[in-house]
Amino acid sequence: MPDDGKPDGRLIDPRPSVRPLDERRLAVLRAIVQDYVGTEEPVGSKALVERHNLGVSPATVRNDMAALEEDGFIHQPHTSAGRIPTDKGYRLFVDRLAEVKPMTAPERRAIRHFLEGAVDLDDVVARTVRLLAQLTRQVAVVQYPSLTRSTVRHIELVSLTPTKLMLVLITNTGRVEQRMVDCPGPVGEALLGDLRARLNGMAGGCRLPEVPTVLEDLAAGFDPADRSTVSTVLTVLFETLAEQNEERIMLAGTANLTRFGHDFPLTIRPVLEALEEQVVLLRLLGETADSAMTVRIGHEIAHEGLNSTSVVSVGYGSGDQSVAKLGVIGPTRMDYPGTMGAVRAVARYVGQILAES
Amino acid sequence: MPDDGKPDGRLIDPRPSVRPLDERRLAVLRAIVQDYVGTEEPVGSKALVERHNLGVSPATVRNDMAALEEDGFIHQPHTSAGRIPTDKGYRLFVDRLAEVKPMTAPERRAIRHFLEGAVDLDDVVARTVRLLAQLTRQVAVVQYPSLTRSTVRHIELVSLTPTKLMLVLITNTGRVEQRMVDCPGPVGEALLGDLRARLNGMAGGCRLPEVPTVLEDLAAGFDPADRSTVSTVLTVLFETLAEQNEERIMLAGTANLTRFGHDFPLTIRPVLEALEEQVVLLRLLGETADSAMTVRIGHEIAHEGLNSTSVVSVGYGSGDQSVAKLGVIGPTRMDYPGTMGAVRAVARYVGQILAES
DNA sequence: TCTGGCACTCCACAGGGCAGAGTGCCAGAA
DNA sequence: TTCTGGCACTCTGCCCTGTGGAGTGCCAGA
Repeated sequence: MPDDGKPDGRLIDPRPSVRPLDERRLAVLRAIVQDYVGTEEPVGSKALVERHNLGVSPATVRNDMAALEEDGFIHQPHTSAGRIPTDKGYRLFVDRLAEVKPMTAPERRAIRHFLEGAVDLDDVVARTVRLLAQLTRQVAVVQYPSLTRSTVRHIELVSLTPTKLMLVLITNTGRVEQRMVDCPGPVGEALLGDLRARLNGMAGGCRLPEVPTVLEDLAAGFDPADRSTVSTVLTVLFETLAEQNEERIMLAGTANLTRFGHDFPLTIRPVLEALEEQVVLLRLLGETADSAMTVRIGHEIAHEGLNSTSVVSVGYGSGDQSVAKLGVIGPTRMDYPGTMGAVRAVARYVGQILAES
Repeated sequence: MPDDGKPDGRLIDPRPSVRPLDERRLAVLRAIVQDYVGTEEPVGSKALVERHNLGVSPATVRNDMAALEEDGFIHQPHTSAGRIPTDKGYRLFVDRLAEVKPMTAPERRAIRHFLEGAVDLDDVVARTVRLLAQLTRQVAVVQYPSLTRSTVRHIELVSLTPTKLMLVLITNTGRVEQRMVDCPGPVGEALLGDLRARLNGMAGGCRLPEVPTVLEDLAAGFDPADRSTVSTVLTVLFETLAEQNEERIMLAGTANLTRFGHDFPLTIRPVLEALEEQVVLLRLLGETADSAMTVRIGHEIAHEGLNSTSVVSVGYGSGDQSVAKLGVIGPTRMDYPGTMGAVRAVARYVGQILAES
């Protein structure tokens, strides 16, 4: 199962950072993050004490702010402006100050209902990505269930012309891959049937990465005359298995990028460019921890164009193991608790749907 | 073959519009469009005579401009600003003043080379859409070859469990569709083989829309006990054919939207939203004429969010007939001749690639 | 029918002044 | 020792104003 977020928001024993970071100072940071995420404007000491009952005066808060700034958690665009959280500030917030916000019961029902309507794998992924984009009002990314962890449900061979076959691979996640096979000579129906039966007999139910090992010696069992055909087919099959590790990804919610910020012409462009690169997205999701929800903030993301964004991602799977990942990309100034809640919930329900089908 | 653009740029016999629209006035309009597309700024009379040798003075041009404005071809953001073409102005430009700009020989080679590297249909489409986005520096859209015009290459039935089949449909364009079939009772291998053979015998080579007609009476030829299974399979097959008319579309180059204009936060959002709706894109391409290149400008586009864009689209196909469409979406202020040239060229080459494979 | 000249309009931009929000620091209270 | 209220200061954002320039429309003359 995906993860369980952070245990608790309030904290008693802050790991020493630079200075002891007492509780109130952390409360101030939390308040700053919350306000800034809400208003998109630098937040000052006075506004802060008005909106949160911190029990102290603005002056005190100012002292805390100065300390937080010195430690690099917040930052001042210019003298006499309010404060803005830095990447490091968000990091602390996510790690120690925020609780994952669970979805409400009606929300859960809606999610489940929406996903249940899907008719096939494509539809599941398409619905998931749209749903996630809508829930978080950000850009959503969903990876197709990976072949690596799937198992063979069926392998089919179809002769198109005497020397041309089509190889179709069906996995337990409902994914179908097809490839043409040019055989060295004509292939009879008998051989085809025999080969089909043996392929399925030996590889059926196997995890895809194990298939080459399992079928290694298959050709040896055939009449010498047929061996070149058999090994041609095997070669193509193995290629398919290998190639398809480059996986597909689906994207939605790019229109939400327009809510990015005021200055966004410059911000949005590299993000859009990054989003068009499957490779970048795959790497992004690939860096997600297998078991837990991963949050990467601003410059923690390797890709340069995404330095002003954060990524919340998590694995999902049909059983107890994750077969693929999904996530959300938004401005560093995002509602982390809410986003994490939505991501976690969606991942769980997709997992369930996949397990049922 | 797609189309051949407009016969000639210069024109002799302008269809009467409101007033006779003499040649010089049209030259002025052409110049305005060209300059505005280049600079993105309203163009004035003085700059116009400096950059194009129109052979007359600014004052004269001003008179022509006044006339063009009265006829609705150009428009003035405010007094004492230069002129901007209106949708109607672009329309006239495209219809009568512009020639499609052919690609240069190296460009053609590059296109062909790039597309030839594709390994399967998905890859062809993916490469095409990226190429088109890059060539035009705009948003590119490519529709997958439609099932409607394709023919059946093979139909495969695979038994997964005693009562569960998988139906796989392979078309001549290389597309593969699969569906699960829940049968009313167990299905023997003999029946399966018989059914498979008859399906392929009767429907093989047929255009997809004709398949239901061709197979209408198939069930009657079977043992009464098997008829319900056969008709279940047929139902699913027909559903697949019908459903798959909702076609897939691929998109690229959204980052180019950032070059839209200065004010674009407001402009870009509805466009991004529209681009995420498959339905909208399908309708957009659907309105493309079958035989010729279609250009729709600004408010000529039904979808409201796209009222400040233009769409250049054309059909492409593996033979003499178009099986799908592709196009480009950009600001009304786009380089029409260049865009049209690129669209036409890419469509031709994809057609060729598809025909060869 | 075209041209040169002229008066006029309006935007874009820079500069100055002002209000407001926010800060840092300090001395005094708890 | 820690918090608080007060105070002087800084800086942005906004409004207002004035100016330069680009562009126009119109008219009289070639």
